[in-house]
Amino acid sequence: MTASGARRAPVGTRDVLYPESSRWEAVVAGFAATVERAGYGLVISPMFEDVSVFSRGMGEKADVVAKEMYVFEDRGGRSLALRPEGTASIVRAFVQHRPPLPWKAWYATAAFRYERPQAGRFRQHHQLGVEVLGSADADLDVEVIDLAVTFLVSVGLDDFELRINSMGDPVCAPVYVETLRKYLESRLGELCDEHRQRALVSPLRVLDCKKEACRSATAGAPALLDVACAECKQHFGRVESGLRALAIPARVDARLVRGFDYYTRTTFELSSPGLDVAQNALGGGGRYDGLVEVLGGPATPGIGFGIGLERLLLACDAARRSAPSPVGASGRSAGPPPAVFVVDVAGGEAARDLTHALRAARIPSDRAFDERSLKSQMRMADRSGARLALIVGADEAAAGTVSVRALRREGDSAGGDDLQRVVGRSDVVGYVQEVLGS
RNA sequence: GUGACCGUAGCUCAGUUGGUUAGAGCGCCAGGUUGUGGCCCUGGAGGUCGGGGGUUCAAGUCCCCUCGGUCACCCCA
Repeated sequence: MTASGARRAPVGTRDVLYPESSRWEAVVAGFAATVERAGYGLVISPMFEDVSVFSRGMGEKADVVAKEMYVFEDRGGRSLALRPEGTASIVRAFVQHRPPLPWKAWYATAAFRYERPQAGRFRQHHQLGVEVLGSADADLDVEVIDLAVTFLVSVGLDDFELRINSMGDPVCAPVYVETLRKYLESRLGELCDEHRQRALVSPLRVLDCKKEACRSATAGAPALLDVACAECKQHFGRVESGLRALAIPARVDARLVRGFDYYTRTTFELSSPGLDVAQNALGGGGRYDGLVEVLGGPATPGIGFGIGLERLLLACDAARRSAPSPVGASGRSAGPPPAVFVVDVAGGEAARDLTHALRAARIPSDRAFDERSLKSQMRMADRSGARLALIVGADEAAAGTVSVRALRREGDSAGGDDLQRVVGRSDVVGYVQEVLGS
């Protein structure tokens, strides 16, 4: 609660502590399962790159590049940047290693952008994504979108909206931009204050302006698909029919304009209408057939998507599905509940040896430290969520035995005499295995 | 970068028109039961009232600045 800097995480960042962190693990594991089933391999690339990887890839004038990157100079004078998104790094890795095509990669990484934080937006956020390099097939677009959708469904989120659009290619995109510019030129007066200035510089941006003025002014604006070249139209048509064949509901949205320069042809965005905050885009992606060349590689088509982990979790909460639920709900301690808690009031040696032996036998176990009282240790055993307490007092220590006590969980009856029994030290691990197994 | 609202124990909050040593619940620790957890009872620890400056006999309460939080714009995940 104190505001001084050194005591808290930097602005826009957060710590994810235990029960919550287990949800993250579960979501990442679910993502890995979904995409690995489709042949995607995990790629771990550096968290920072030469700035040019991002500035050239995403476009110098993209807001993210122009004013949101964490740029720094290292001790050797190199100009580096913390990654603001996932795609450019993966493409750079592709250019460097030139793996066999098609190259299917997935990643789970932090991304950094210097922005004012708000609901669902952080300076460090986390993305799960895939990239495929080496195929221009529209069926691949369908596969990639299918994976994103399948993943959302797998975490229990079925209340989302998929919007798709095409950005055209180097042939028809410029034609479209010019067409749109002319359309806007005749309606400058109708636009919002901000876009009245910039409409002619970046016409596309006007399309996704939220202000009513811009929205009505562009309601009848030409769509890229109206003026797209035959190849792009055909490509888009195949993506649409592919999605339809897989029963993936998608809405064609001519206003969908994604922020990075590298997109060509198919773009898509997944949003959560149920998320009652301004930032409800869960993820998005698209094709980037020119990016590899921009980053110094051979002409190679590519496509991918990224999904924001924080927003995904927010959406799950909003949908009242705790989706991947915290694993340790039963315990109240700082970590995952053990199966066994060793209570030792005879010096601690038994606790030391027993936890070691139990863990060697793959039985999760914990203990108290600092020679706490019996009462205190029993309370810790109870709160840990363990099913059994192994009690070693003076008597047991002298006799070479352990008292194994069943910790009654909620819903148990008053309990009888079979709650506790004495077992020889050398038989304890086997006995515990037996009890836990039944 | 812009704007609005908000900062009192680990957490959720109370704190009357500015007025003695700042409170509660939960959590934590200990004891009640000198070998037994949960429930209950009792006690305890824990607060630079975000920080700095100002007004005042007196500031957690009022004013300014600053830092932080939250939400929104911009843009995006």
